[in-house]
Amino acid sequence: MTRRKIQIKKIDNTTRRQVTFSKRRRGLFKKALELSILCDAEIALIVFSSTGKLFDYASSSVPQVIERQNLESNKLNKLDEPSLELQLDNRSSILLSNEIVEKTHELRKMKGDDLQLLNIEELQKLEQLLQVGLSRVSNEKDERFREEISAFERKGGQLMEDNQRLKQFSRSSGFSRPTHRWHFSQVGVTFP
Amino acid sequence: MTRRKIQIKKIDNTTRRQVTFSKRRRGLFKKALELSILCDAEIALIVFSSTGKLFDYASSSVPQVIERQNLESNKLNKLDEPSLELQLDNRSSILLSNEIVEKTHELRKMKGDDLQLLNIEELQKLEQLLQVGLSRVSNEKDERFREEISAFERKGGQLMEDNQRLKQFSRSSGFSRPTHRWHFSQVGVTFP
DNA sequence: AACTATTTATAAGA
DNA sequence: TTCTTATAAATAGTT
Repeated sequence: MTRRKIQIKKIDNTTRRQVTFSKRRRGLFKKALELSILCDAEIALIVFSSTGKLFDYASSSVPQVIERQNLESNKLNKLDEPSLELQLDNRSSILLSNEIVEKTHELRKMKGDDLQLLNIEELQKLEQLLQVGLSRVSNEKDERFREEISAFERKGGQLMEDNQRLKQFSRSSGFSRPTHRWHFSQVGVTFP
Repeated sequence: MTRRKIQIKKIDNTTRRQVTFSKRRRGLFKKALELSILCDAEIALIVFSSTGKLFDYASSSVPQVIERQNLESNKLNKLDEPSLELQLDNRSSILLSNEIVEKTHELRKMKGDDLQLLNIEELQKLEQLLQVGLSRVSNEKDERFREEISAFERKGGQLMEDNQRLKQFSRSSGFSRPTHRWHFSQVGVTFP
């Protein structure tokens, strides 16, 4: 949309993603406001950032628009009618616990549990996800460590305590090894 | 906003208002979709036209986003004391949603996001967790693949179709490479 | 936060 | 409604 056209897919870089989120969120809310005024529409807009922060806008009030939307949906579901309140409570608990179950399962898979439930294609997907995650974490760790090293070197290395501490740290973190192959020697991977 | 700049106020002419509504509604929904994808945000958008027609969009599901928004609001309004029952419901919902927030964050870390929030020791822990998970997944995948191979060999390999299929699969899965080092060539890891 | 080169969105017209 | 197009607005990359 500007300097360069971008593909619509998740922005990997966290900083860039947050900046874009700020800019586009403002744009989206402005457009919602304009539409509601120009066309006399009733609008509710709820946005959660990837870090969980909530932003919302409604031309009247969020609950009011939601209630109207509920009524509209219920017209289609001409089924039962337990007390509306209970219905909402139940639904919310069910939604929440479903989400927890889902996320728990995803976490277990990433930690290598419950793999028997996956087929071979899903295993490959999961493997790639873990490879990407691992490389990001390793890169971040290495970067942090380099920062510590250079901060140390700027100090001149005059303190033996620091010196020893850093040496120990260097050993335990695996930094300064030539490649990432090292990671696997730690966890006892052997190829069949 | 084009041929001529317009003032943001209700469009009086009905036809013009409806045309503008159609155009801008599409634009708004497109922007919402783009934001949710680019920035991994959870979004719900509900629009009623002035004629009462409903349009909505949600990155997950409308009730799910609304529920999350409700919880967020409830957290802030620590005020009034509605019926004990509702209070309990809210409390349990808050517990549930806290669990979701926690698990969401853990998942994001494992995928290599939000790493700036971690210190170096936490990064090392996370790296080890990922190494273990990855080795388990890789082993499981390899084991499954060996099973497919031997099933194939028992059949005698008389079908060319199967043969070709397995060869392709072998290439795409990375099986038969000598070590796990290979994984990293895929994700572009370079050691500093 | 501000800038700006481009891409998008869109008002009016057909 | 749909398309075209001149122009306004939004925004990605940069500083």
